[in-house]
Amino acid sequence: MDITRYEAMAAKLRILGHPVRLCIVNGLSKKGCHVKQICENLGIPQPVISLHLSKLKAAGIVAGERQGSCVCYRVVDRATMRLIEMLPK
Amino acid sequence: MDITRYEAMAAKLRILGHPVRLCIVNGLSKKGCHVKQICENLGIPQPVISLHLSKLKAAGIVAGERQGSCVCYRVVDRATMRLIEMLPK
DNA sequence: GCCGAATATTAAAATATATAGATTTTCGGA
DNA sequence: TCCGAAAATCTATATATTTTAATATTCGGC
Repeated sequence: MDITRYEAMAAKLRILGHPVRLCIVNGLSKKGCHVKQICENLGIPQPVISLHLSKLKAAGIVAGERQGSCVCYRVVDRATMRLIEMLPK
Repeated sequence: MDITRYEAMAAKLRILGHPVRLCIVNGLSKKGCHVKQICENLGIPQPVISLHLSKLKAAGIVAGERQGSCVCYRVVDRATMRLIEMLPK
């Protein structure tokens, strides 16, 4: 059995396997959101949120679009969307 | 927004976010399997497999049943089963 | 009760990840 | 062009996780 076939999916699950990131992704799956607003919603400092967003982006889970002085993030990964829909309400 | 609500799910995703564990769970989702056979299938030393199995068990994802001198493991978590079904073939 | 096979546990070292704080970059408006 | 808001990056430190190897436990058969 070829374990390397599971690397990519495992990496994605590991990125989602952090409460703050999971919460961010869950929020973004409903609608796009600015970084500042995410920080305020969660009560977490901006550099911490930006770091999590950069990891989510590197994993191809979210993407950010600049809108003037703000950046709007949203979920761009289909598989992640389906996974989020499975979450208990 | 309450981040602690995401702790449990994140922990489960993190446990699945390891290529060896994901591979083990994928195999076990098809049918139960003895530890020795898992080791041979993957070409990974037994203590390593046992450690991964113990984490999966602690997370409530798999359970082991003793059958004579062997232990047969299988997936017992519904949500994980559904997640595995989403994996690319 | 003893032996060997199957499984589990432990300890130590290496690696990866998270957190907190300071700094930097990017952009819009005065 | 200069300033302030928004976001990204960097650095150092703390914490978790993984790996490897050795050791311990459990069970069936002699």
